[in-house]
Amino acid sequence: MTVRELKKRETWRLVHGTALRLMTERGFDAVSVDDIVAAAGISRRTFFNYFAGKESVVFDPDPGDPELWDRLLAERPAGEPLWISLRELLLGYTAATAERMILQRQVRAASPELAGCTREVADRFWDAIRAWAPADLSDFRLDLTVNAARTVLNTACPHWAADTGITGLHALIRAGFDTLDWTTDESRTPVRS
Amino acid sequence: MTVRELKKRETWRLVHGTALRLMTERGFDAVSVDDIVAAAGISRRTFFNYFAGKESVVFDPDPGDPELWDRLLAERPAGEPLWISLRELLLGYTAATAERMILQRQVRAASPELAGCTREVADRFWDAIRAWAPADLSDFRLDLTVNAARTVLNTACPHWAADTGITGLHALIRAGFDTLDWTTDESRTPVRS
DNA sequence: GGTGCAAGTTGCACTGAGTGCAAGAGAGCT
DNA sequence: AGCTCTCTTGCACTCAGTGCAACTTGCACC
Repeated sequence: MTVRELKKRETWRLVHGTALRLMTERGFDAVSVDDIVAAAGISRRTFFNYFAGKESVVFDPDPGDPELWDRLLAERPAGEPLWISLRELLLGYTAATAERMILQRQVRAASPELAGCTREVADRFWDAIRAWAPADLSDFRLDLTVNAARTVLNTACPHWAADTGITGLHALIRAGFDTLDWTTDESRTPVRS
Repeated sequence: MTVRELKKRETWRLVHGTALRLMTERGFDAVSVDDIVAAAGISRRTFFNYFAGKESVVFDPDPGDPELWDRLLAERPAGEPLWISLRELLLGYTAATAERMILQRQVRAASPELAGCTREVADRFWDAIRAWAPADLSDFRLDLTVNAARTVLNTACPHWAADTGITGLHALIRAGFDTLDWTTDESRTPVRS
């Protein structure tokens, strides 16, 4: 790890941390890029070297995340059903980045304007999974399965009570994976009265 | 229908149509709001009276859509499983707005910058469904089921081949609903080799 | 038919996001 | 040291989006 890379990570985390702290205090819209760079002590232009936009500072993965993904993906045993793998990957990732998840949760709580933004976890995580997943599925089936897992997380997050910690999120994720694993059992199929 | 409402619809459709036409030609980013208002013959400020932002001009529902939703929702028989209702609602909605779907498809094709934007169909359609759906489900189960249907559509759209027309999209939607209706049957559960 | 009100339109001025460019500071290599 | 490549920075610019105040027009009531 060269000095440059190290400094880059440091700066990334400094700016990221500063921005999310300000946003939990005032809300996303009420914090301008100028506010962030002033508080972080970097120039406006440098901010945009690190982040493609203001939203990216909230949702981009940590520079160390790709290694984490590789580790999590390597841990999955061969022959495991994809749906189960996806569940375990999500549980593993959210456990390893619990502080980040909670921080993002707080930013959302303080920023109703982010309501429509569904990127709960970095898009690139899903790209990595898609690249790793078995190729014997049709593209459509694969996309659908991965997107269903994504939906479980995206649905779980807004239902995640603040006082339950990361285990509260995990319970919702597990429940979501169980629910979407529909059986033909009538009792599990919601029916309109 | 008062004259004011009529004029408003006319203007909405004029601006909407103009914008989408320009965007299919040049792409989303290459069309500025000034371009749109100049071509449509309204003022810049009026554009923002009709649309909350540039993205809204692509994804907002037609002013006549709420009536359509009401009609589609009223057609669903009591006692029908929610999952089936959702499938039929999606098929009905996309059939009734086929030209719009195809137009949006073209805008996307010309605008790679919209790739991350998952609003294939108006958010308010989903809000209407959520409000209509049975209340005896837990919030989480209901959200999850509705979001799963949404995922089917959002996954189907990018896989939708341009030359197949709206029936091509319908085939994908049906396949998606069938796929997500997982059984415990091993043969339908993707397994990593 | 005129009069008053509410709704819609417009121009103007302003904030803030995001980009292209060119110059400067610093890391890394020989 | 000197050379090079990367990163940072300031500057100037475009464009999205908003608040406000003036103007126009549909509409209702007399």
